[in-house]
Amino acid sequence: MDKVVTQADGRISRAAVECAFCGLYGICKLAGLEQPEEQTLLDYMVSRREPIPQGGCLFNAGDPFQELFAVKSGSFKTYAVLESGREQVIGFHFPGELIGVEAIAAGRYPYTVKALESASVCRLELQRMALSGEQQASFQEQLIAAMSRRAQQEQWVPLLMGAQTAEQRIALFLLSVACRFAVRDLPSGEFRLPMSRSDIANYLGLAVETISRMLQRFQNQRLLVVHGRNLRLRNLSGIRSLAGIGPLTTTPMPLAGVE
Amino acid sequence: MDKVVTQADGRISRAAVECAFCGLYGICKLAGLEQPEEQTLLDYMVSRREPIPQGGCLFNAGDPFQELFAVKSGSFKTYAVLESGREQVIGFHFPGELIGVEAIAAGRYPYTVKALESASVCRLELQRMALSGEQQASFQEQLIAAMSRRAQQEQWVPLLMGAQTAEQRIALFLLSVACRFAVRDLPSGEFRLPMSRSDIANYLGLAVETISRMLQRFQNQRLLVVHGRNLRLRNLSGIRSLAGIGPLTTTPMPLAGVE
DNA sequence: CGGGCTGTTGAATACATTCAAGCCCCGTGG
DNA sequence: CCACGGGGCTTGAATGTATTCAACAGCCCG
Repeated sequence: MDKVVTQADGRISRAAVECAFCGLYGICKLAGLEQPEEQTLLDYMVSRREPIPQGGCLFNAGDPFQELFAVKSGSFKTYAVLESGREQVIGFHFPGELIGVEAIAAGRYPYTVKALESASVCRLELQRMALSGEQQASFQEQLIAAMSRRAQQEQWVPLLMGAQTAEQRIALFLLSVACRFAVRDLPSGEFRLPMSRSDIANYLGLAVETISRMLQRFQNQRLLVVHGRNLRLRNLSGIRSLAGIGPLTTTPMPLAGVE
Repeated sequence: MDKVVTQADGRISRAAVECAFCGLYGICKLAGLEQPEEQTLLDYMVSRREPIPQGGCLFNAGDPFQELFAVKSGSFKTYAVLESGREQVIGFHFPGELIGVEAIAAGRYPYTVKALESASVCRLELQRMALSGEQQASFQEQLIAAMSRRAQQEQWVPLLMGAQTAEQRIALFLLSVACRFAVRDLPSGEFRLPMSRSDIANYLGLAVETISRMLQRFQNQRLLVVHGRNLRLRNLSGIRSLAGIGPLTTTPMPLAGVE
């Protein structure tokens, strides 16, 4: 079941989501499959963009909203540069996940999005929605569903915030990542954390050193195996216990079946 | 400009949002105003529910999704009961804000919502959307916009999580509340925190005592005035500086004009 | 009046951060 | 080819901060 591509040197390849598990799938399907001969809709609304190199920006804070993105492969971080000059990581984005929904109403992207590794995205130009005529309704319905799923996913965040110890917080973070991979049918037992320790620290409000120490501790407790940014979760229910959410399920997202 | 209703004993009355600043307004307007003589749509889709007493539940975790809510007056907290038995506060909901969007796609509410004070809500039965025929498109458009605004608002949360000290975190929390009030045209310089200290502590991942101590410290620094749950912000840019986001704007939500 | 709940305050402990040093990997340039 | 240097990551010891434990004040409600 695990689709991990472990290479000779033990490194894990960049993940890419299957279209069937992408946040935009319902929309792609509408545009492409429902009208087999008429590919125009797909071409208008959903298109692939040229790959983005590591460190490349999808857009910057303040840019006018033009399109919604879904990560096809690779990963991103979103961050804001605060007036104080501090850079605050807002979140990470993995294959299949939507980027930019916050900008639909506001008309501007409120943060900057940077590729953590070479990555590719599908994009959806909402402006062209009007062109789709009668399909508009089902199109919008799909978008609403996608945004709702995204909101559901975001529930990990307050859970993370509620953690009282660094141990809890990091355990929860790992679980949230694994869960997000699992939902998209990506390998969730063994994967690569594409972001630096300092990105994680910034995101979680901890010191970089604490991340190192805790991962080390987890490894000593046989809960997981760390090789740089590569991670293998060995004892999921153990990690869950540390995270303070008890061995299984009843959590925001279906943690059941992660392994 | 401040609509604070300060009563004889110094207590601040329960806030209620004007319809024009409600998250469901676009939808209400569509349903009620665009077809002046036909109120049926409004009746079908948007309706007021009987007031909910303090401590009353809007719905429980696991309940099947039936409707979307918007807070009309009062306030709510959402929380999950983890397998470990611990109760984790997920968030708070103030007048004008939407409740339940996470459940649209999943079909079940993933958390429990409890009234922090006697409160009232407007509800929207999404199932009846199909009845609206040609208005469906603009209806969905409004819903998409509402969900986008909500996503934008949620950006406070990662900011809160990124805070490294209790001082920062609490300052950010106060700002986020003030900002959410301001957006709905509710008094944001002087208001009542409807939740207990322990709810705040749980939400922020801090100890109850820390909340007390910090509020006290802020008061000593003349940044604000605390009277139990009533709060008056005296030096907004001071609080912002403590929060680590610099004196003004460029933050997730238009902090400009909070005062 | 007593009990429970919420909130505050004080002292000891535990925890995460900070500061400092060193390692590893990798790309650069001698 | 190897030396150098930088970034990312780890590890150790000292500091500082938040938690914990405990006690108490205020308030609502029975």
